[in-house]
This record gives sequence, structure tokens and C-alpha cells, in this order.
Amino acid sequence: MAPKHESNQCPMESILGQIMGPWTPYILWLLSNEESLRFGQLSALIPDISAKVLTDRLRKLEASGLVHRDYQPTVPPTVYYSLTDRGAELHEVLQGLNEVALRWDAEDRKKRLIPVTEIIAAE
Amino acid sequence: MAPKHESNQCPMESILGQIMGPWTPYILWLLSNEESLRFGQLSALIPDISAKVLTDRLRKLEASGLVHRDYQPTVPPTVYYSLTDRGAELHEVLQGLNEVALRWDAEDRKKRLIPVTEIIAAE
DNA sequence: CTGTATCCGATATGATACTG
DNA sequence: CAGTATCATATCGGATACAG
Repeated sequence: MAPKHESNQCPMESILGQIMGPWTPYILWLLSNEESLRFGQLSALIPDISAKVLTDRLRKLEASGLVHRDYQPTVPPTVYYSLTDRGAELHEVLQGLNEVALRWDAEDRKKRLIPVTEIIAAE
Repeated sequence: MAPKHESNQCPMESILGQIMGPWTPYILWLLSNEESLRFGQLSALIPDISAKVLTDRLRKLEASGLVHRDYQPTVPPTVYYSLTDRGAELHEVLQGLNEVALRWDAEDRKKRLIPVTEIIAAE
């Protein structure tokens, strides 16, 4: 499958292409709080995600080396997901985004404006 | 239009929802280098983007307060786009992502691996 | 010049059912 | 438990034509 666009001299877009899917930053955040999480735990922590999409996200994160998948062929099988070093580093960088998001939100609410984090939802 | 997902306790996803579209980080980067850019200039600097998508991105960035649109009702009209303070701040934060992307890329190439920034393109 | 309107195909997501 | 398969739907991006 070819990407929707290429070669625009913007390396960060490649990274964003990997974290950009819905739920992905949240998955990274959840994994950053635990040594590891099993598929079912992630599924329970993100009630609105379907198994298919959760699988897609995890496979993509695994392919890009951000998440490690530890498959234990027990019966029934148990699978543990954890952040790789890169995954942890990416999560650290994303904290800057989170702080900005929270601060803007607070500013907007103080001014009784629609918070920037809700603008998309309000479209 | 409703968003694809909501309310997952992850503020940064709201921000990412705004910068996540293809081209958007690049647009922010272009605007960060200039006082302002006109629609046609942006269009020329991003040859592969269609007018429709460029308009969509700019409208979204404007709605979220990241970009300022200065419409001059001359004949023909001239429109200048520039970063707001928030847009500039977001761009700063994104530089961290860019640096990580470039470093990982260099590491992967040294090891003769497929660079992480090309994994999506290789799918 | 700076867009808008429209149609269309590609892609992504969601729901459901099913399996090793 | 941890997914996969399938189908239906929704959204997105691209191309073209056109307008104030």
C-alpha cells in the first residue's frame, strides 16, 4: 500500500504518520504507565476501540519499532505489549504536546471560549 | 461532522487531530520561516497538494487558532497566512519530533535497516 | 488570485461473527 | 485469550470545472 503522500522534506510527518491514527497516542500513554499490558487489558482500557483497530495499531507500532510484542504460546495464549526504548522516547517527546494541549485548554476555558481540544468535535 | 473518536482522556490527541492531516506539519514549518505566505505561494511550495486540501488544512488551522488569515479585498484579492503565537509554539514543540525522526533515521541507515520514516511507505 | 462545488475512487473505521 | 475474516459505512483525498 502506497502512502497518501511522500517526499515533502518533513521527517516528522513520517513519525506522525505512525502516531497519528486515533487511539495511538493513548496506547503509548497507557503502555508508558506499566511494565507491559496484555491485549485484553488494552482492550478494556480503551472500551470504544474494536479488536480490529487495536490490532492494526499494535501491529503498526510493532513494525516501526515503538512497541514490543511478547507472545507466549500458552493455552490460551498470552501476549504482552510493552514500549521499546524508542517508544518510550517518543512518548517523552509527546509529553510536550500534552502540556501544551492542557495549558491551551485551561486558557480557553478561562476566557469562556470553545477549547481548542474540542474544536474538531464541534465541527 | 463528528470526529472519528472522542473522549479518551488524552489531550494531545486533540492537538494531533489538528496537525495530523498530511501536509499540515509542513505547512506550519513553511509558515515558521516567513512573516507570512499567500495562498498561491503555499500552493507553489507544496506542488502535490490540491487547492481543496490546502484550503481544508488552512481552514482547520485557522479554526483552531494556529494560523491567522489576513484577507485583503483587493482586485484580485490577496490573502496572507501567518502563524499565530500558538501556531509558533506548536511548531517549536514539533521540532522535538523532527529531531527524533532525523536521529532514528540516521541510526537505521547506519545499521542498513529500513528507516523508520519509510516503513509506512513500504507497506 | 483565491478559492468553491461536485463527483469519484481509495482508505479507514466499525460491527459482527468466527477460530487456534 | 488474542486475534482474524468479512462486510457495510464513513471519511478522505484527487481531479476537474467554475466563480467572485
